Amino acid sequence: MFFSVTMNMQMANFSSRRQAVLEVIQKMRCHPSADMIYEECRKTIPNISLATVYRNLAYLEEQGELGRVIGAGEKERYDVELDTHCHVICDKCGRIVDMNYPQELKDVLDGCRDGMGLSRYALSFYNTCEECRHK
Amino acid sequence: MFFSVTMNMQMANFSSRRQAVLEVIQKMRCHPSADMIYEECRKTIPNISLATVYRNLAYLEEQGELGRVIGAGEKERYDVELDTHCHVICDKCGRIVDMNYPQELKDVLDGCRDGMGLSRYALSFYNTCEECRHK
DNA sequence: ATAAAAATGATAATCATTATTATTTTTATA
DNA sequence: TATAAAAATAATAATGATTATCATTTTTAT
Repeated sequence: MFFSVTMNMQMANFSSRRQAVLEVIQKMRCHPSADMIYEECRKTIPNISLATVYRNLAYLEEQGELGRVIGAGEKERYDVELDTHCHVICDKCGRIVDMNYPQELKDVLDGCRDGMGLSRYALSFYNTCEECRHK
Repeated sequence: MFFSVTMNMQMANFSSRRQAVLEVIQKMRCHPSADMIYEECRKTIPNISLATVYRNLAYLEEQGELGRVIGAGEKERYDVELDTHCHVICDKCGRIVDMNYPQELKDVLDGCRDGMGLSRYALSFYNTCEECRHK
């Protein structure tokens, strides 16, 4: 509740470009890369620049509004609320699937984070996805 | 014991370049990047090519002999035995510090991995390191 | 010994990301 | 409301890590 108010106050100060970048990430369920975000933004803001997308991604990450999905290979992939879920990543094609933390795992992870005074964590499991296995 | 025999059998078949790359990673305690590995290899093999380093890093990763430290920012950083420890990464400068899994955490993680038939996992905690905080 | 396969060195190409710069937009203040 | 300073933007050039290419050398299998 408090968090949501904070978000809205801050978002009110966002420029239209910055808000567009953030909204795209929030709406897309595929952990988009910068160029995917760029293409999505262009649907509503046709002349937005790719540099603007990168600049705002950096800014939003700095502000803690978004994070990167780590270890997916090639390009950087962006996501919101990284603390609430982890990922299963295909070690062949880089496909990313969300996975909810089993409660026991989340409790232990949160305990380690807080016990050592660390700010956050990111966990990825790996396997070879069904599609890549049949090739 | 069994593992060590397997390793040695395989290593006997490695070319001198490939072996050099692997040994450098095993000996360095700093999670080296490709160019650090390249510079280290040049001390014993002065005319080794950077392309050879990259080629062998890719090969060794494919063979499961080494892995990458994920989410450290800029360059790829390499490491061996990723399953046995996790990392604390500075979110400002990318410094990587090894961290042993608390036994309870390792048990839960292994349980999730095996229970879901996944091959491995990688966990990173983040904070701002002492040096970056005092700036 | 020798032909096929694999590895290498040198270097060019790629391509995601960052830097630059001139211009436009926003903000703060008189 | 003007207006000067600050911030954001579009366009594009530059950067730099990684990958691809290719001619040559080394290894492997027969």
